[in-house]
Amino acid sequence: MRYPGLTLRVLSAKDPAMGPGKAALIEQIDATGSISAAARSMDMSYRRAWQLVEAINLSFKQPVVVTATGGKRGGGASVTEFGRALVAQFHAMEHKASAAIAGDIAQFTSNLRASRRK
Amino acid sequence: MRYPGLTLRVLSAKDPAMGPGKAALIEQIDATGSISAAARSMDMSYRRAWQLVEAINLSFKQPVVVTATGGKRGGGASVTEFGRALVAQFHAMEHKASAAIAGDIAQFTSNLRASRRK
DNA sequence: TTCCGTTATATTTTTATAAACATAACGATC
DNA sequence: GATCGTTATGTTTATAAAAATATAACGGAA
Repeated sequence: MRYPGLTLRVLSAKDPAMGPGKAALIEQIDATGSISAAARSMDMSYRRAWQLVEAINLSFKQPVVVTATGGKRGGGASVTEFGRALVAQFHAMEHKASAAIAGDIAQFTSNLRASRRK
Repeated sequence: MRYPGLTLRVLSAKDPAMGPGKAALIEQIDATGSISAAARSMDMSYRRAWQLVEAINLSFKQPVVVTATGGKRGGGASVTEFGRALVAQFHAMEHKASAAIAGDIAQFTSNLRASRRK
């Protein structure tokens, strides 16, 4: 949900269990089948991606990403059905919240100064 | 908008023009009549509060907080009508977004693990 | 003209976060 | 049992953010 110079963020906390970045990472893991491939595709270090996955799994009662080490392809990671539902719900919340305040956002944005010098 | 372990954040960006912290600061300035008193009441350094005020004023086309130096009481700060309307609209957006996703939040929260070890 | 509490700003120090680097373990396949 | 790409983890370095410290400027009022 991007507006000029603004992003709608639905959930936040000191260490949010879910957010745009984590949702995107989960989606990339689902698409690629591994944490490392997902990290590469997002220009993120493997270590950081792995730490995010660990934090995600610790946040929820059920696992979101399951991993395997070794084997023919070296191992891999996959997203659980619970994880897919979680990401879907997150996006649904983004859309609902965005729609609910679309009018306000438009007016708010009109009050923002155009120039944002570095 | 606080939920167990979560906060609803309506606007976000690399350096958001408005958010829960800035809104609270503006409200404290309005209540106390000075940046320094607001900072004290929020257990924040004056410097940080002043920097936030500067950032806020630079973000919008119209001033949100106006200041005066010197004088009997050393000076002070006040919130413009535009600033008050801005804060009110921010809270309105929080409420609208929160209401729109209340059901999702409840379900989402139920999936969170209770323990969040330090 | 001295005083006061405030605004305004520079400089340094500390702390927290992220990145970078390095390496071990895993296990199916050949 | 050697190989390979991955998961898993420790350690160090660099960067950024925050805090701490210090000080100048302001201008009514006494």
